[in-house]
Amino acid sequence: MPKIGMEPLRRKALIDATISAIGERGSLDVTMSEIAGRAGVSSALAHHYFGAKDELLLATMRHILAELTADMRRALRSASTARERVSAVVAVNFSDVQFRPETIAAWLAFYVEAQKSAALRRLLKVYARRLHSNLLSGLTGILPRNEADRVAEATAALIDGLYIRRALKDGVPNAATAIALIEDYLETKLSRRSAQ
Amino acid sequence: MPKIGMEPLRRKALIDATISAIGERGSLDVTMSEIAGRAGVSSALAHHYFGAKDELLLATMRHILAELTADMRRALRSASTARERVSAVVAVNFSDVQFRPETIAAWLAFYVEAQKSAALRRLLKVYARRLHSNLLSGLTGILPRNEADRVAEATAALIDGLYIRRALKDGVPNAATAIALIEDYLETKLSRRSAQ
DNA sequence: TTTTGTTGATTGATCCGTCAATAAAAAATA
DNA sequence: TATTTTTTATTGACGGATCAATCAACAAAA
Repeated sequence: MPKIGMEPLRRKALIDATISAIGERGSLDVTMSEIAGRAGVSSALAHHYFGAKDELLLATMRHILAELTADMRRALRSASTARERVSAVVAVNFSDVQFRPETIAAWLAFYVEAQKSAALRRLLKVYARRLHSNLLSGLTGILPRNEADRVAEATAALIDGLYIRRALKDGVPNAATAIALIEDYLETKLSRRSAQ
Repeated sequence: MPKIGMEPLRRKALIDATISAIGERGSLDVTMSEIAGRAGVSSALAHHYFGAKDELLLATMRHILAELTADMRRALRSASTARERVSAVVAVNFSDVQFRPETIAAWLAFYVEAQKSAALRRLLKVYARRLHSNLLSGLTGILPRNEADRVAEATAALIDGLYIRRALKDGVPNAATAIALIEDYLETKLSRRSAQ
């Protein structure tokens, strides 16, 4: 019984279903039928709206990225000092919305898939660059440029590393501990400089 | 034309072929025929020696892990002080043998697969624990126990994070830079404590 | 003649993507 | 207003491709 204006609702439902399916299976090896089933529609409809599976996956990654970007913008707006900006960027990556098992699993899976898909790789590179420049925007106010660059690189690596370890359910158990770890690193790096 | 004693040679060749195939494709989505072809045999032979595909993949991960463990032992043997032991553990992870594109891709792919395969997950957890205790064996000589634990956790996260970023071919470009980044972190962490 | 090495051919399952068909809403036309 | 037509929503069924795993068969060494 077709009601008009279904398209945006179905697209959203299918993308949500994709994330939860990936999260449960822990990889992109989910079938279109599985995803469609979770969204309460047939696989034919998923193809109708997204064309190929690749595009559904791409749209899903775009959605995750867009949410992260929005959260990041919000967090940066409410940070007044350079130091606060750095902490805000870190905190967003471990917020309740971002640091969920499904989202983490999706990130990891997409990282792997990016090695095959050029489109996905481009998306992830854009995110990486944005993360770096966001971190830098805070750090350059405190450290000399080339050292700020290093610290930004290390912080980004720490974030990714803590995501991976969380996916393995080994090592750092929760977001608070993860944040504390990175903040500890930043504190030693920044307080040291400011003390000299 | 069968010659005796082929089994160990074929096993080795198949495992090597698996690593190079995974490295090239960037994921575990490689067919048995592809792997067998690279090893110069038929896919039927691969099944003959390894049974199922899962077991070939598992054997491959075991092989990578065994090599890393051997390298680690060697490096630790030639380190005399606690501080040197820490650096040795870090260095091994970025040695020419370990920090190759194929090996990195394989690691990443296996991390993802571990979410599906319990056997693989067990393997990776063993590795994670060993890495942690190796780092700790050096750090406990310098830092109080609970802080040593934290630093070990952060170092492990940095290693994983730098692997991921290398896989994306973005960020840190080479092993030397990666090592410098981690050593810089360790130096600030350790020199600070020893100065107090 | 038994063991070891090896493969081509085949089977069975999975899964993506397409298509024809159906149904209801909306728009156009009479 | 009544009708036809078009657009939007939706699915079951199916074709075709891929691939893991098996098996029968063959060859050479022991």
